[in-house]
Amino acid sequence: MPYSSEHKSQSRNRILASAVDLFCRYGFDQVSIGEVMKHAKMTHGAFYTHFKSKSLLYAQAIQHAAKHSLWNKEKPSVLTLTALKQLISAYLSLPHVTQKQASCPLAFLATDVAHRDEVVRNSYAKVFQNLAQSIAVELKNWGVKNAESLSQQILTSMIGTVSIARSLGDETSQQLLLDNAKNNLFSLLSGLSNKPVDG
Amino acid sequence: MPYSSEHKSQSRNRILASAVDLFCRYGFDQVSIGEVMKHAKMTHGAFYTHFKSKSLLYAQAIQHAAKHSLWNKEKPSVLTLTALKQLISAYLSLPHVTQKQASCPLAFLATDVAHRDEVVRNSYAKVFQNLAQSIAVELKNWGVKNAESLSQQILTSMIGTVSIARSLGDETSQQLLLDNAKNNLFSLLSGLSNKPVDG
DNA sequence: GTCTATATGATGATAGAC
DNA sequence: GTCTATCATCATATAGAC
Repeated sequence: MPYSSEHKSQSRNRILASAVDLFCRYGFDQVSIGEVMKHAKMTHGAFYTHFKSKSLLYAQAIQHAAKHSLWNKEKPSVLTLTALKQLISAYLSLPHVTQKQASCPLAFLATDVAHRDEVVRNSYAKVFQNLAQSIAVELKNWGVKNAESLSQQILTSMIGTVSIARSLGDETSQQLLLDNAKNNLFSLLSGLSNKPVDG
Repeated sequence: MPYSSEHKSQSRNRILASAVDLFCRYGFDQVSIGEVMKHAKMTHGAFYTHFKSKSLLYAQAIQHAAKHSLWNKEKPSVLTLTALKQLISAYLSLPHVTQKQASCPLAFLATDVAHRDEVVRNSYAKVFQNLAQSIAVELKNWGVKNAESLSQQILTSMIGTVSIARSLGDETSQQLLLDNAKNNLFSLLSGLSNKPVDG
């Protein structure tokens, strides 16, 4: 066999990483399959041995991005308040918004996904719900009562803020929006150590 | 003159309304100029006497949507807490998310705008900042100290929630997300009547 | 101002050589 | 499995008749 299945798997991962990067940066419609493949050091025609369509690539790319996200890679086994605050700070930062670091597909593709087929939307929803559930589990460990609700609130605030910040353009407005959201989240979280929530 | 300038203005408004509707529903890239014109009861070729390019139509459409938004049309001259809560309820509702009522471009085009040229991004930013400022003015009238900050928090929460809800697909998840955000905003606002903010 | 017709280019996807 | 070459389609934008 001239090509090992490991080789195929590596090519596939290169395509997925390329797709995540380009889709987040320029949007799904504005990135062609040819560009994705070029960025992955392959040619246009080779694409279709790995994915049946561009839309299915999108669905897989969202999963790939989630798997390799900061949350899944740097989260300690038990999440402390300090660690969560660090994650929030990194997320609500100018380098994240301006793509100097890995992009979160939940924020960068939020409204884009709404226009795609059900497979893509389900992929997005799965990532969102898994993450919300992961955070809720940690919050429960801290004794938070309405953990699912609070987890959703934290996530929507983070994702919404980054989404909007990207569309504002100038970095001064972006920084103001990010700092404001960070302060609000931090004071929300500080309340947890002082008093029981949902009490 | 066979066509009055009023007629031209009406045609232009039909095109803008059509563009807002279709862009919010399907996304900028997935809507062609031909479709926009067809929806406005005109032909493709007539487009270019009204707008120089599709991108400039986008920038104008965002302004048009803001001008005809629920906020600009139904906001009473002096905003009461009750009226604000009603606006939030309408915004964070399933009919809004599923496009049974007029769509807010800030939420529906949030990540889409980030990939466009500076003219489009400036148009979006202008609408966001104007709205944030309008709300801040009302909050100041209520005696809120950190009015700008709170206004931004309310807006990002609303826009972020609707953006994400649209990508989740199933209406049960959407309703949960919307209700949760509404409750959080309402308790945030309830705090205003009991105690001074930023004190 | 609006129409029909068209120039020009890019895209998603396929066919077949290696 | 990856390549080159190609098909079929659809996009933006323009030209010219009415």
